Amino acid sequence: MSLRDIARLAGVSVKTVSNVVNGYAHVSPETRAKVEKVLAELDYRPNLSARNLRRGRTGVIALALPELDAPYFAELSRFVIDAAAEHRWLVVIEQTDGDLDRERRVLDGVRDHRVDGVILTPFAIGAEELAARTDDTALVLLGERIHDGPADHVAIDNVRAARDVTEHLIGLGRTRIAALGAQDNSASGTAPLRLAGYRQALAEHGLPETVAKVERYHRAEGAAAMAGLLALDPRPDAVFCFNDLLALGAMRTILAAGLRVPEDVALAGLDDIEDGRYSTPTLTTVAPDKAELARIAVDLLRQRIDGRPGQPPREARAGYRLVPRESTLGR
Amino acid sequence: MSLRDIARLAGVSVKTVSNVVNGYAHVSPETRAKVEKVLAELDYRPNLSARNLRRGRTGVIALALPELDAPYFAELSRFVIDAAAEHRWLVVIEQTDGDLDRERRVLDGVRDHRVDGVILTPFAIGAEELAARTDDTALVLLGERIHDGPADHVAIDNVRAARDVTEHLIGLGRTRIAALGAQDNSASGTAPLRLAGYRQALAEHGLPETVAKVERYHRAEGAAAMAGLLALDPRPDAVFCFNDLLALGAMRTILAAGLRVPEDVALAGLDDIEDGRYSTPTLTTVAPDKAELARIAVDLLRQRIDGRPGQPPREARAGYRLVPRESTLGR
DNA sequence: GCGACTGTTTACAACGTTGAAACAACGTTG
DNA sequence: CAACGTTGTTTCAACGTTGTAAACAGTCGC
Repeated sequence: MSLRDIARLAGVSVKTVSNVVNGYAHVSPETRAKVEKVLAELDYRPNLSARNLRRGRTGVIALALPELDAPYFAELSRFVIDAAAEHRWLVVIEQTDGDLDRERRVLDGVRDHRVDGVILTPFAIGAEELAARTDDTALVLLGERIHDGPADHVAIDNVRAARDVTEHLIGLGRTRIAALGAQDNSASGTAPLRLAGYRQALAEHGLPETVAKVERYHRAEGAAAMAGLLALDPRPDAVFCFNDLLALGAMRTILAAGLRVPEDVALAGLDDIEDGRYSTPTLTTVAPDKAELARIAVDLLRQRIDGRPGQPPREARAGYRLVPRESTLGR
Repeated sequence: MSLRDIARLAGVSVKTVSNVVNGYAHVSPETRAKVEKVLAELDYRPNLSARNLRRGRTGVIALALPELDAPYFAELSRFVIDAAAEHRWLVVIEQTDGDLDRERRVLDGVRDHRVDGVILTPFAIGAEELAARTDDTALVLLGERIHDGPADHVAIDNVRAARDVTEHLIGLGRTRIAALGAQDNSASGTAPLRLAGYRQALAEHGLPETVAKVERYHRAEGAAAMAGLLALDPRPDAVFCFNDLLALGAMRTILAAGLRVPEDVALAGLDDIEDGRYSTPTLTTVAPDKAELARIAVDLLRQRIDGRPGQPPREARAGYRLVPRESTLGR
């Protein structure tokens, strides 16, 4: 069931069948009908391996992220897959676990001609290394800012989002507002950006900072870091967690300590994962427009792949919304 | 940077280079060294499109599931990707949304020679249709039982797992135990199996049944269905939810109604998603061995792809554990 | 000194597709 | 009516790889 088989049965050349399959204009109606009949009868499907070899494209892109089972990434992946499907691309998912070697290997995948391009959420890999790449991999960075990027990049405005959340907490009348989620192990810049936004807001209102660090953005670390914050005297009356998972872990610690959210400690996160809509209390958060992030990322990648090499990198921004819920209800 | 280039520079034939690249035994040490030097210098990477065309394999498998952003599926995907990586397979993820047409299209993908095989978590597609497939797609069904399966299948023992949970609830002294999660729209059989296990346990102890139906296994539906159960008189004193998401939705409803978990209503789920470990209270559940499920699925698929066609379908079982947590603590 | 064997290397064809170019048949134009 | 353009179709080569078979050199046994 290759073009040859169809051609033989329809009594035309292989190339004519190819022309019909590809919708080439100059094929006579009779020939087209004849060929299409045979195509339908045999339920012909082009061999995409062969087509790819000939065209130099695979029709597959890679989406590389630290961990698929973090809800934020799972939700984002869904949108990326949907956006890619509109360009008839398949998406292979690669998990890096935030590991430098695995991030490097993903970038190498392109050279194997297995994928046409990569959407990467970097964690460990640094700007210098990305800038030093010699190959002309089509690459889009998603969600984590690497400043003065060596590649196309799309994210929300993390500084402003963090400032908005912090101001929301200040607006509740809280004065001892902690930040939970600073990092010093990541080469990528999300945590510093969110920290900067938090600091801006506090500085504007003359309030003191309290910063808790974590290694990874998981519930367990949020829970542990929160225990540390509760041990402070005086303890914080509000906490801005740098993502929702941290916030949900923190919430667990607060409630288990017999304190109330938001009465004793108001709590806000960032990501708008579904869990936060069903926790008790529900979680105030910042909702990045994930569909837009995905659409822009795929679109930048498409332009990279189709366009001429050597174009300068582009920065794009997706929108976000502050979503107040029960965890920061006013008294 | 194709084999030809290497061959020219090393002064040998293309096939000899190919032999070196593929580790063919009968190559003289000197030739091998010479070729490998050039390979390293040019950082040669085989063109996998060409190799695939020649070998008739793509090295890519598809994992098709209803929704990637349901935590259970996200967690499972991670294990499938890891297991596939051990066979040097890439995994493309396809989302079916439980939609019949999309499930069909996934099965078609194999015929495009884009993937070597498919791991499918079916929702809408029925046993008859799968049995009626004409192509010899390598296919493994994961997690949802289609009885007398027309394809390889791996899952946990859903009936026993459901019975274990129900007996755990009975063991707490509860007598009005409801099931939440029956379905009548799904062609696949998980819900009926879990319902059967629930009924077995109740029947053995002579307790009455209460069954709440849902369409999809989401928090929102769990929350809504739980509201219905709370309106009953007398209301249930324990609920077995057919998955953790339903249970978390239900928990939200119970707590919002001013009732306590587990004192007023004990609650158990199934899946062991991470959220349940951090909810307040933490959620009792059944933990399927997801790594084992994934490993078996990938292994069955590998045997399908490598083996002769026409082998009879195989059934495999993965293990599970009951994980009691706060939501079913004894009084 | 001859055939058989082993080890090493090569030429060739093929996987299925498509771009470039060639070609035939036809109508239009000067 | 010759030159030209258009339409429809075909031939050819190539994408980069690998299986098959064959060529070649050297060694062994008799």
